[in-house]
Amino acid sequence: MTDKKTEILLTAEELFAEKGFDGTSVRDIAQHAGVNLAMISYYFGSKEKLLEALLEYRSDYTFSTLEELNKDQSLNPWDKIDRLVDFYVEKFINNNKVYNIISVQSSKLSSPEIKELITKMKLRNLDQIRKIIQDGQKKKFFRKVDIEFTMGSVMGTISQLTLSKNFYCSLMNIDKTDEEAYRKKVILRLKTHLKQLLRAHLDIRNEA
Amino acid sequence: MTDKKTEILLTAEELFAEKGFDGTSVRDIAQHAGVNLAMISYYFGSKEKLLEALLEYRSDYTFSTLEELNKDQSLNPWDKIDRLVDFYVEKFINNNKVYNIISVQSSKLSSPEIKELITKMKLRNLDQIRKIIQDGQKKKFFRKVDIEFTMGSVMGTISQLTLSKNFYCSLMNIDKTDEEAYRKKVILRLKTHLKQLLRAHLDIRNEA
DNA sequence: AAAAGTTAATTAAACGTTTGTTTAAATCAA
DNA sequence: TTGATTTAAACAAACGTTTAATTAACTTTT
Repeated sequence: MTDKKTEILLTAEELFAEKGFDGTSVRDIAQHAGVNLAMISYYFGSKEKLLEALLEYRSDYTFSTLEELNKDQSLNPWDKIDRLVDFYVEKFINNNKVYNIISVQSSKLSSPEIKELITKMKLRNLDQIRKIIQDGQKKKFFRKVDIEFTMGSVMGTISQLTLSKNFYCSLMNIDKTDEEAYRKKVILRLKTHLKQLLRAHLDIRNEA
Repeated sequence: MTDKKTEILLTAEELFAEKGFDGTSVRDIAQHAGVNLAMISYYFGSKEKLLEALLEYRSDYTFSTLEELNKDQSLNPWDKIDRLVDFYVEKFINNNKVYNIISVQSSKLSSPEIKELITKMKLRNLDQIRKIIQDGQKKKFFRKVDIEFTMGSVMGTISQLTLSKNFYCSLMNIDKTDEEAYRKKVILRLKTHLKQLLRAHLDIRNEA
């Protein structure tokens, strides 16, 4: 892909995640990416097509990571859960802000095509996660749980944290402008919490 | 409050929750509320002030509900957790769509005043929840957990469900347009999942 | 009680910006 | 010379907000 095209994509990702799809203008994107306004239409056709391209650009990596994790025979189910948490927390908080767009802003988008695209991506990824948990159940590590909603809890917890940055900064006495301090503190605490949560939730010894 | 003023507030709540703050125009609101466009500026001053008024209009009820739940001596800690789940699930899914705005869209808003207002509301509510959990810990029902992030998981799970309606409809084979079927199915399943999740997570017998 | 006066509510129209997108000319590379 | 980039300018449409005129609801005065 062209350098400029990629530059536009990454800038758009940044701005969409920060200010929302509607809250970001194509002029904003063009200016921050250092390209002419018309280049966006030239490359992508429209603002919505730009978002669509962004989603596709990011979707492949997640799926292949989950697929590999699923296939890995050297890890036991608990290890896989830990890896899963690490992966999603880091992706959400550090980079790939597109997750924010996918999990949060999709319902606000008008285009049915994009909604469909996101739904398909999610279903594809959930399939991999479902296999991981079902494998743990078969091996008698995990108890019977609502797999889909359990993943909803994981994703929900993380996006909650990324979305309510203001709130959690007040809570943890972190300077709102110190992005780095926030990340370090939140990532650690979030991983710890989620692993503790899932350990209790999934453990077969807690079977009702 | 005037009938029309309330009508505008409720319409705005509906539309903000559905299409986002930026995605909703004042003309939209005026039309759906059946009032003249200028009435919004006349009553509230601006679109942002309208949102501010909406938040204040909704914030009191939640707090007093939590406060009462906290004080209630007839319920044991587990009962209170169940009530908490019921309360939040129903509020999120059924009415009070403003929760969606608060928990999800606050980071996208430009106005620092509104961000501050939301943070204060959240802190105030969390205080009540913290007391409930700490009480359960003191009475040796609950183990030591990350209280703030545990609440993040509860809120996150619920908002995940309300936001990714498209996705979960595909998942549960529900007609996307059948709002009532979605609510019924989701509310029940969500309550069950969250209670199961919290029961394992909080139980002192699962202390590491 | 009727009329006059006063404030509040409501309206249609217009304001100046900003929006996403397109155009047609200019520049670049091969 | 040809085809792909890049540009500044312009487009119509939608945006939040304001204006000035009109109607409705009350108060006060006669």
